[in-house]
Amino acid sequence: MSISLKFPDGAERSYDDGVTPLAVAEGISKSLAKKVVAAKIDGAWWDLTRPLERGGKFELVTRDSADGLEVLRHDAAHVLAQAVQELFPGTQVTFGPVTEDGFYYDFARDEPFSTDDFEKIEKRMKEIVDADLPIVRTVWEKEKAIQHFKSIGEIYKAEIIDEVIKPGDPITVYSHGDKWGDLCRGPHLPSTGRLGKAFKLMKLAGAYWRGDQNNQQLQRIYGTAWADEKQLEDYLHRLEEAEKRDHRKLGRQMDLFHMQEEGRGMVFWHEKGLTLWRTIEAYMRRRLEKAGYVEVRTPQVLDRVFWEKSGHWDKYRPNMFVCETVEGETLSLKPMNCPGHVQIFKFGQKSYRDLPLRMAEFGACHRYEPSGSLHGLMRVRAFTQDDAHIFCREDQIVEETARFIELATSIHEDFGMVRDHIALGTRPDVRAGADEFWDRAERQMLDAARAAGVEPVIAAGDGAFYAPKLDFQLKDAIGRQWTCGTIQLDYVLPDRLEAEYVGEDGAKHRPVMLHRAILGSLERFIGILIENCAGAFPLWLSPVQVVVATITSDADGYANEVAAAMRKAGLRVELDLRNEKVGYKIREHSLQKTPVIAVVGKKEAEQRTVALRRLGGEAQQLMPLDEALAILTKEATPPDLR
RNA sequence: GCCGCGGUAGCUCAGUGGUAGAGCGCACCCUUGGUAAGGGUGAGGUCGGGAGUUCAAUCCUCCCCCGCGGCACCA
Repeated sequence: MSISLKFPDGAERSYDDGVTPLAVAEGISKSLAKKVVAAKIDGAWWDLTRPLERGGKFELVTRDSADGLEVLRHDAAHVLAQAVQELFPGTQVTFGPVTEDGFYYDFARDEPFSTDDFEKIEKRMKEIVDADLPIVRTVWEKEKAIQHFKSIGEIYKAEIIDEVIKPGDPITVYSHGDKWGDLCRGPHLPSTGRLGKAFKLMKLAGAYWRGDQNNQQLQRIYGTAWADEKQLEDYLHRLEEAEKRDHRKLGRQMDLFHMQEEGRGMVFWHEKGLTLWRTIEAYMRRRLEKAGYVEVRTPQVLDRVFWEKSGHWDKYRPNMFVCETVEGETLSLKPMNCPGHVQIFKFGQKSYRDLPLRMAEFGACHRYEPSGSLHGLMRVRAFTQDDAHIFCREDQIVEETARFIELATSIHEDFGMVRDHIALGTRPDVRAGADEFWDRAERQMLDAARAAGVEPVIAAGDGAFYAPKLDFQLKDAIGRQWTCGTIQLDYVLPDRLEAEYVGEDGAKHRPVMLHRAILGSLERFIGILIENCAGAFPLWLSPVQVVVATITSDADGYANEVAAAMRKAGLRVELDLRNEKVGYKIREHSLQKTPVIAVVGKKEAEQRTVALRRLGGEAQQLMPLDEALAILTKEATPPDLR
């Protein structure tokens, strides 16, 4: 018998039945056989040493491909598990998948691991690689497998097989020589030697068994693994680079803000940080006004009774900052702006002619977030949302949503953020409302996205419990994704708080509410902006736009004139008259990420010119002061005013 | 909230069972220098907080607080 394999380049060749992918690779070239880690037959994974059972579309997966890396990392996880079990007898294995940059493995062990153990574990892993143990795949029957894992004390594995694998489905176990084996779907390398040594253990963390807080806490060891040493080094270098853009670090270095322990999750905005904030806020106000929004402001603290009516007291209480007065009232800081906006909507009568009513607020909210979730500006307890609620009729939902998508897209672009995709969060398992409602609501969101020329990616089950939503996924300069901007449909709150408008028919109707934000929170968005540009803000956003630096004190008088002229032209300017060398001043302001340094010395003073030096460049642009003013003010104009 | 790691000068970090150091920054002095660090001098610390062991604790033990990395959470 022979089988026919169809290769990606279109070639088709026949082989003897039972040939292994490794043998096929060897038949093609020696170097290919060296690089190959697994195969795919009609898209399904196949181990290199497992005899092929049928022909079809055939692909050899090499270690430097994305698929190949996945195989390597999976093997790295197994080698890690073997090393750990050999070094720490009594440790149980649970689950060890591949991640974006590497892998992890969750272990159950009474004593804690320490990062000090990493060296020892890595050493043993390398010994296992050197031993080049053959990796053997065996197929088990469910009951037998459960018994086997129970008998060797691996209760977690037994539980997975028992609960996750359907009766009759084959169970595969991969063994490293006769020393070690693990339940696994595969595929795996033919032997441990093929893994190579471009791996490193990275960090240690707690994790819950099957991701559930009520379950036992396991110890997770994270690692990274690559096709070769060079790739590993590049990766470690990328991590260092990412660390340099950490907004917490830059925030301190650039004197933008700070946080301290008496106010966990709360931000002290310094002058420069607040300048950034105000620039963004002013820009947003202009954009919202042009887009037909009205701006309001609602109380910071409201009576418990109010939150009971809105439903928050019931559902959101653990996250609310609640306080009591000497007179015995119970109040709460607002965790959200929506109920407040409904009050403004309800004040007086609304007609269908008032709809859609787009009500915006830079709403300062407080939420008691779990201590372990706090993270710089990204996750805080006091934050300001660029919030708005659009009150409209049901037949206006699609148009309003489409308009919002266009507005948000344009704003994100103005901030230099690139969109990856828009996600449509559909009905979650636990939800309010009948299926017909969800069918309609999801349809409306989808239609709206398409009306705005966007095909959303479906995020099944990610909707709010009362309605579907669209989330904007942005991608920053180093490829990380952030959710900025969301629009959620809400039929529940208007009903609960009895919002009404008078329709064309003279009868009272319930409006629909669209909750929406474009930046999310100002705090978080500023954090993202900082990391996106590594602190080097575009001129219009930069807290300090120009530093006028003198060469010698001869130029002090002229430097003052230059700075004054720039300020008059609306630029944010600092003056550096210190008795230091220019080189020193250049270095210091460059490290502060000042976009433009205007150097003035005797020559400039005589000619009434300035020498501009841009951040990141070494060239000097010598030009008359008037010309510099014209160029810089033009460049510093916010994008919506250009 | 849970697990692991950490907390020493304004910042970044070294260090020791006998109460402490560097670089940068800061102050003062000298230097007026043409595009990424000119030189000198000096000030600055409850070694996160509390308790314990010890003749003696920044160091060892325990508790707490905070930070960092994950997990869980994030209508």
